[in-house]
Amino acid sequence: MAPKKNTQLECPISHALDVVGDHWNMLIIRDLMIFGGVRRFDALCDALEISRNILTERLRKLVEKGIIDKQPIAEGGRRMEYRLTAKGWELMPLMLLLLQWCLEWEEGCDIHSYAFVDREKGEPVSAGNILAKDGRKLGKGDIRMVPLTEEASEYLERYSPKNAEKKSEG
Amino acid sequence: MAPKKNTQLECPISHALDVVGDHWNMLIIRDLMIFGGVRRFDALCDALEISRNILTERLRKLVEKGIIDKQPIAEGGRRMEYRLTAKGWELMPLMLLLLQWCLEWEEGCDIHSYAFVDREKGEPVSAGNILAKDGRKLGKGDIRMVPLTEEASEYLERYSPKNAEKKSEG
DNA sequence: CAGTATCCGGTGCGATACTG
DNA sequence: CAGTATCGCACCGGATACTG
Repeated sequence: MAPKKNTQLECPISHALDVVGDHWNMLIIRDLMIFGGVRRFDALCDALEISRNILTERLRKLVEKGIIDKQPIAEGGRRMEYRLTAKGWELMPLMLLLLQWCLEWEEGCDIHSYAFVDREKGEPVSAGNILAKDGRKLGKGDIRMVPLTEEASEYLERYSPKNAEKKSEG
Repeated sequence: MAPKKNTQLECPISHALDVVGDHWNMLIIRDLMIFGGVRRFDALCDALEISRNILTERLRKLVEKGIIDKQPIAEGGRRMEYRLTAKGWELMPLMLLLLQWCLEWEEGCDIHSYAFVDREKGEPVSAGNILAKDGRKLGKGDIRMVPLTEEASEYLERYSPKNAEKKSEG
């Protein structure tokens, strides 16, 4: 059975996971993005070694979500191709981030099959930078999370370990 | 059946998806990260509405991968808690990115249950910035992908639409 | 509280065959 | 080439009961 997908707390991250939290979705987007070329049904089928029915379903949903577009290659032709939309392209920092994180932290994952470079200088780019409004680069410690709704506050309150510890210590 | 998980092309992104490409993993990490508090088994169970056996398995794998740590709360106690490791914390930019992407692009997802702000000034932070070596902020057009291995070049070659189009036009 | 054990239903996925 | 249709099974995930 599919996971429930709605947590107690309704939050954007859990929504984003409808796309990102799926292996095949991400691989399709990867090939549409980083190899910029794998845009045909059979090519994707071949490259990803994914079953045709599964690919069909994934593509349909991605189109539905506005992440990719499906169009005939030639005007009025029946040969189709898939391309990322603007919304889809906005996932590029995410891909870079995954790449970077994996290379940095996953042992035995020093797979340098490709890289992203600054077009102008040919030097590698860096993703995952968190910036303040004024452009300052921020570290983990410079960031604070704030609950904005009643619901979120309650969530924090209810599951905070402080409460549990107080109770057990009291 | 689980997806095959190894594509024709061995690449770090597909490795990262072992963690990121799973709904439950990400929600667990989310609660460990953004609410900083949901660190107990039963609390996670409750907050995420996840089955106990599923949670057990996910936690075990995340520990195995070095993303979270499991320790007794008190020295020698039997009450356990889970915390992100340094490697796990490095996924914070990813979470911010998901949040930001969803708010910006997913219609009907204007759920502002919480936010991340610059601790110093209280202003919202921005994720997804791609920087050049010298600190210049780069746009999509400023970035180029380069294949580094024979395998990647072949992949590009084989599935490039140019080839297909040449053939069909020739 | 922190799991483990068991059971069972639904479905994701791969494989294959077929269509225009 | 770009799918659709079908089939079968492994396995995921939810529910529940049990343990120390």
